[in-house]
Amino acid sequence: MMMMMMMKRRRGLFKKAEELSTLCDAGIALIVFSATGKLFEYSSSSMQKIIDRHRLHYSVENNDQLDQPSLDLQHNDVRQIRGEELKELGAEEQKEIEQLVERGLSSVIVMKCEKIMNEIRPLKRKGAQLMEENEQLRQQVRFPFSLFRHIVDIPFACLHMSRWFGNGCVVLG
Amino acid sequence: MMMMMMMKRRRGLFKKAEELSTLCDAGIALIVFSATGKLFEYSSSSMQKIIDRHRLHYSVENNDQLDQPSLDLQHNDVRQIRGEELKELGAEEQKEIEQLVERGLSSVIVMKCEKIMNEIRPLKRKGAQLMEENEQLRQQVRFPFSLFRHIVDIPFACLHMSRWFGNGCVVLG
DNA sequence: AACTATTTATAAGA
DNA sequence: TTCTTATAAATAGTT
Repeated sequence: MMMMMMMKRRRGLFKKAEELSTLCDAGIALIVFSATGKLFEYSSSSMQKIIDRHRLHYSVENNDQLDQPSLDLQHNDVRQIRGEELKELGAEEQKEIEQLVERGLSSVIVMKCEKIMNEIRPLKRKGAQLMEENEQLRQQVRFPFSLFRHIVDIPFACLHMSRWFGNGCVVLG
Repeated sequence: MMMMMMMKRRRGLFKKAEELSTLCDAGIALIVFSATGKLFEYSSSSMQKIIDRHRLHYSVENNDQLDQPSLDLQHNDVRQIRGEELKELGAEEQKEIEQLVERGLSSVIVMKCEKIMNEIRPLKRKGAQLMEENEQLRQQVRFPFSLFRHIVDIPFACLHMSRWFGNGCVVLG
């Protein structure tokens, strides 16, 4: 009974998907796992193409932290796009971009812009922060006492201390 | 006209998908790209989960290795940012895209990605450099003598010096 | 699978 | 756009 209903509705859904794809020239991917784990799928072109295209839309990451390897992942992402997308998705992407460019913005490129902004802004912020911190540390290091850090000759060091702080400190051989 | 029909049918399709998922406890992923490249999607749980499950299905069949786990992307964040940033970048981006389109569409995405990487990589390198430098400076500051930098009581300071370096240095009242 | 009573979807028009 | 409405399609229940 349940089986029957599932089947009818599933067939209906797939039919609707196909109709939409045909009538409206839409790119469609439909994946259905039944409650029993059986897989049914439909895609207007190739499933992988559509999934890749979908992923392309969302290949945006948050990179608030500098020391996470997210950028490397992205680089791999880029390589993957270059390898696969251009050969297989090429025509479809091309078509999409053509159409979107006509209208104004390519959402694909738009996504890439977001990616740029999302990555570069925190990187720059972090960089500025680090440089400031760095300068402060340098000033601390430049402070006279910090000169002692390499001095092994203690009497020499104390001699210098006495120079800076008066005669409260003297050297004994 | 076409727009209207597309919208109605799309809504119908998504509704049917949702119904099937609810009524039959099915796992469903539905991705629709309109002819103009706009993305619509529905998934009963998480899109990525279902796509992963779909891939798993074929990986198991083909006895393939399960390579890289797919990225967990934050769609909502993307959508939120989208409105803000791109209206500013839009015109410039568009111009650039148009130029790229003239040269050959197939490389638009790759070029875009390469550009991103070219901008981000040096920023990240610089950041790493700064962090390393920073850490070295910190260590210099942490070096025992640096403790003296706030010490006004010179005898006390010299007492400590004698502790660290033996009795070569003593305190005179 | 095929039939049928209902519900639902949807295209066209207001 | 949104709201009707007539028609077509989907589907649950049944055989």
